[in-house]
Amino acid sequence: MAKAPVKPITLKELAAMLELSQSTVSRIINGEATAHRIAEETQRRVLHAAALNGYVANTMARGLRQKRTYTIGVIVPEISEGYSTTVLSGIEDELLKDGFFYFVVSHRHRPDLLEGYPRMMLARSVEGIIAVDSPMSEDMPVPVVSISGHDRRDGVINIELDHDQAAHLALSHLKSLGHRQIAFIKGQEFSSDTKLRWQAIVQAASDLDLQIDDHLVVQLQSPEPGPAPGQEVTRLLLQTKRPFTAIFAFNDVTAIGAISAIREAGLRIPKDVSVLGFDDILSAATHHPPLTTIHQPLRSMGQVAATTLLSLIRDDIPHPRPEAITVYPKLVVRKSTGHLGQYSDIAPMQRESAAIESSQVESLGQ
Amino acid sequence: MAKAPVKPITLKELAAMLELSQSTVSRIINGEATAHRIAEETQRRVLHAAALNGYVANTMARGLRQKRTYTIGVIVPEISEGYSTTVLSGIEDELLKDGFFYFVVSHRHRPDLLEGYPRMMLARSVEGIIAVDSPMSEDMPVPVVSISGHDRRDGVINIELDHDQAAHLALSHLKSLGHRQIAFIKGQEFSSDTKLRWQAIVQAASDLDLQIDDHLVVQLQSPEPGPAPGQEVTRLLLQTKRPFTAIFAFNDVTAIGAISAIREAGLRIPKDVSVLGFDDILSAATHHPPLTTIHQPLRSMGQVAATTLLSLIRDDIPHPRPEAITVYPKLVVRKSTGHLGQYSDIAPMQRESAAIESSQVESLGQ
DNA sequence: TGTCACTGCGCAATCGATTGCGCTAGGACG
DNA sequence: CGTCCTAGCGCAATCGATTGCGCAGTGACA
Repeated sequence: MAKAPVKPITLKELAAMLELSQSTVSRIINGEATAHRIAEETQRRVLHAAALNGYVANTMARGLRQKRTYTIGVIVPEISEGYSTTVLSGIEDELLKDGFFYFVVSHRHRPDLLEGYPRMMLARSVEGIIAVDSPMSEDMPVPVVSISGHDRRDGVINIELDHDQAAHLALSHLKSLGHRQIAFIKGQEFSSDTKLRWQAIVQAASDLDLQIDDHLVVQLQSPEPGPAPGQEVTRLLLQTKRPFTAIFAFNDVTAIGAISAIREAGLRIPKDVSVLGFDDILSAATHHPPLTTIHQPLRSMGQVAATTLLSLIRDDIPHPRPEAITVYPKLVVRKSTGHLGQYSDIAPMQRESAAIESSQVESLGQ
Repeated sequence: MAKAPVKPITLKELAAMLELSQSTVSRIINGEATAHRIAEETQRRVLHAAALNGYVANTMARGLRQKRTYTIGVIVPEISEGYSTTVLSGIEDELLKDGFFYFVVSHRHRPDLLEGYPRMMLARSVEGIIAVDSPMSEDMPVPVVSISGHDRRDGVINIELDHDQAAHLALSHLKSLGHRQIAFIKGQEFSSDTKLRWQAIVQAASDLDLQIDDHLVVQLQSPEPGPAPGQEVTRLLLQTKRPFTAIFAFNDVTAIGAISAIREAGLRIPKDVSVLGFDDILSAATHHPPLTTIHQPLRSMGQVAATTLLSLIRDDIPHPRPEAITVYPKLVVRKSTGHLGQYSDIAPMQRESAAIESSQVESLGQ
């Protein structure tokens, strides 16, 4: 026997049965009673009746009037495993704590959606937007926090990783293992980190006296998510027969693809080729071999983004506002990188470094 | 030179610039033009201007009038795990096509949240709820579709996998490879598939003349996501020294944990022990070795859930309504299962001492 | 010229809550 | 007795879109 879904009572009805005006009832319900000098006794009556009738304000009517919805929009490239979802879980944490809900949309790099979704979210009166690795085409009428976005734009605060440090950690690690011929897989053109990261790598290489061989630099092409694009470009790289002893991938998923391609070619990880990933997604630790990678604090980036956005919405952040909030990477040494082995086609000056890889794998709770 | 913030244009404004009334514009936009005899020419003008100005109706205002929100709620256990996110992406696909948005909340198995979130969603006037692997405590005043939920309840439609077929596929596969001593890892108590799946396994084993050795059946305990719980119980299993040649894990993540534990013990996959997963999450294919698994069409389960819910909302589904919609599994053979080797049946015994060797435990830091 | 049938579109109420003002009655005060 | 203050509330506009009616103009026809 299904319970009859009760038609919610409206403010007007409630006011009528109390023989009060809607304004008064509304004020009491919203805790603005004292500011309006409503008698204690009246407040009690109203609150009691409201509870008794299970009165809950209609969210849309309220939202329409106040232009507040306690809702924000999150736009991501893909909802799949890895990057976005870890960030999402960080966002959720903070948002729900403050009674905010969020919409998620994924644009899959389609320009029409990149344009349309923000509009649709605005039509739903979101109070702010978090863009994860997604460019925002125009200025928005609400606060925007961008994760791994690098546009300097008014009203937008970027959450970004210290790419210089990341590049330094990565290349020092490879250098200390004796690697000199290092291949690089750059991110797709559309990925907002691609350019900055590459610049950081070039700089770090120069600082560390490492040469970058242009023939060993490839770029992800296919827009599809997953390891396939990484596998694809690594195959091409191997076909050039240009020797390399290590490869620094744009992210872990790409690294996984690269590992597949390298294995296809009959080479071993890390004996013949060391592979270094980026991000430290969950499966990086459980992959075989476990991926050495540059840990990006994705979850806390989501948390920071959320708290920052909430502050912006509350207008809690004094001007001038920061353009960016920097978070820091960590090197997580696992098993996909190793000392330069003797099987490499070219083993230049095999350094018997005493620096045995003794680093503990840090247990980095995401 | 900042472009003017894209403050959404309102119907009134649009009507003003067209020198038409709001009613007329509204009717044209909503495709009720012909029913109201609006001149073709006028329609063109309006539509053009609307597109040009990126007009999108304010959802709150429309919802208030029509008493609709075009919003549904999705409740999942965790957000950063292969299962839910794949389902989510399927849900998103269908929902956005129909102009619906969705809220996501994750309860992390906390009873208070399991109770509270649905309420909060209802307060926000969601028009329906999709529960992913999450029990719904009470009758809801809106349609509910439950993925991998198995409560028979009025107003709830379940999307469920054919577990009998899944169990059959799995056990036939293992049997055909020669396995007879098969270990099983059951899901956590709170997982809604656990019970049904196990019943199906028992039945299939019986049909296939396979014995289930109770000593080889373990159950996931720890509620945390990720492979750790699987690794944990597999270690315990190995410590019992009861020989087994194959292990059927509750899901892929668990299988990955199991593989780690098995490797710790010095055993090889699939040479010494075959491992069979479940779900076919993305990383199943890229794991090393690639996981043989029972593919669950997670994405399309999400899609089906969404379209079904939309139909329910539109009241498109005639009574009596189905209690469940069944989807079907597939066996995906990769590299983690293999023929029974000749040493296999005694293998787990041989290396008993190796299990103590904890030097590799670190590889599972996370 | 009056009537009628269309064509093409507008008026204004409505959804439910919020909110800037303002109003009234009663008592204090001089 | 007139003025002022204060406590306690109510009026009515507003948010943006939808929708039941209704109305003006035009040409045809008798």
